[in-house]
Amino acid sequence: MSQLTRKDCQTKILDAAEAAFADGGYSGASMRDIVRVAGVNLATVYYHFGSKNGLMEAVLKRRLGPLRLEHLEILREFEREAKGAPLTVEKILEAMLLPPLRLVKAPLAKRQAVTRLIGRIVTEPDAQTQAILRTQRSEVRAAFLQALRSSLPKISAADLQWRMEFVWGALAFILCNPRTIQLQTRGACNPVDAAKVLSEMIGFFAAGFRAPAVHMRAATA
Amino acid sequence: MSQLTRKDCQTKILDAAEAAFADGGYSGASMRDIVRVAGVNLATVYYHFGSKNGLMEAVLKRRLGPLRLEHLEILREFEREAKGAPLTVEKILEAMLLPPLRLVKAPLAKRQAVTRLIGRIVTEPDAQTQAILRTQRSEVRAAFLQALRSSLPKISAADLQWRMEFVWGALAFILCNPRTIQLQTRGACNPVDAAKVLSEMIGFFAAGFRAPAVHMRAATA
DNA sequence: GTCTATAAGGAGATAGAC
DNA sequence: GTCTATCTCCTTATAGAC
Repeated sequence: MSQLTRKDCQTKILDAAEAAFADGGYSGASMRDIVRVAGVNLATVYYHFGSKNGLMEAVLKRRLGPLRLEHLEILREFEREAKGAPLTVEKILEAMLLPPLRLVKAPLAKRQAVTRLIGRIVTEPDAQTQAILRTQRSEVRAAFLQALRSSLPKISAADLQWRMEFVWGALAFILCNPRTIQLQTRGACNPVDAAKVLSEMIGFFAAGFRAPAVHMRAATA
Repeated sequence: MSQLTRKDCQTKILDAAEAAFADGGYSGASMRDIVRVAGVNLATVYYHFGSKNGLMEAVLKRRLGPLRLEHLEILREFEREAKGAPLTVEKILEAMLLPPLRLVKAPLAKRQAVTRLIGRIVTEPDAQTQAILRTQRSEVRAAFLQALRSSLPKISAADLQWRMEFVWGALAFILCNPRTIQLQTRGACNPVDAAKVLSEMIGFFAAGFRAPAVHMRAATA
């Protein structure tokens, strides 16, 4: 490994770890599998990341950090274009969906790992993983909630939050096991076709968001 | 354990295994943790279930079997009530959501395990787990797809399948980490309130299903 | 059918040479 | 910074007494 720079070495480890965590979850991935794929020595990982937990944290932050920035950036950009007018639900949905769906276009080898990792970690009940996820995502959630409130002032904040959860949930599900969805629908749905997923989701969920709220009480939360 | 019947003993093991698999996934659960919670000897599990894989299979089938029957039964019942007329999308959604949401009402201790297990296994990419899931669920998917086609003849089968995936995905997400959702929404959304989840989801997704399809081509799949 | 004891190997992590 | 070797513990699974 002496011909690799420090950063290259870390990248190789993170790539291998990402794939391993996506495949087997935290417990299912072993450090020895990871170093074999990365082509580095076991002790190197501990030198760079301290522990398996530290490695998991680095893997998550490498993806969630940029994703968070992209989400905030695309929302700001759409709001600039709208010149002070509230965004349409379609635009808000596009801003929610585009950054994660862009990951689907990553080079073939890494594509599945990235998207499946995201789909998988939302279901990991491990306290530390959930804490990372919460801190990395809460700002994004708040920004989108605010955009939705401006766009749909008649719907209560609680209802909007429910509906936003449904969108994140459906998205995670689609990203997580694309192959299973393809098999179960006998090829009718191909989650790797990002443009198709985008248009299907926007059409479907925009109508949902516009549905009258279940009860119109003003929300406090 | 000699004072327990064979079935009671298996039930205790399955309950403990269900909770362990829900918490840590397949790899994260250890046989030793499971027998400690179940209060049985390690060898007993191997006697009854053969292997860790066999135990996982038994855990899944104990829940997915009845769930499958309930889904098919409630759909048939609604169709009987409709006397040959196509079901409304609201009724179809109710039939999709009620059986899983009924699990939320299970005794407190088991509640979280059951629902989180279901949320979790859909993201386990392990081939065997996915195979069990597919065979257990394909019949249910087909039945609901047919009901949707009758109800919404103008929407292509491919679009209906996409939309059905969105519903299953959102449901799995809600069931999987209720606590995280409660924290992230600062208490605005409480996934344990099954009646609330039901009305929110029906209102939201019924409008989505009725949205005009992205393109109206006749579907072959 | 249920137990004890143990096999056989994999796990995370580290010490210390270079 | 990178390697080898190893420590210690835990894993699934089974053999065999009772």
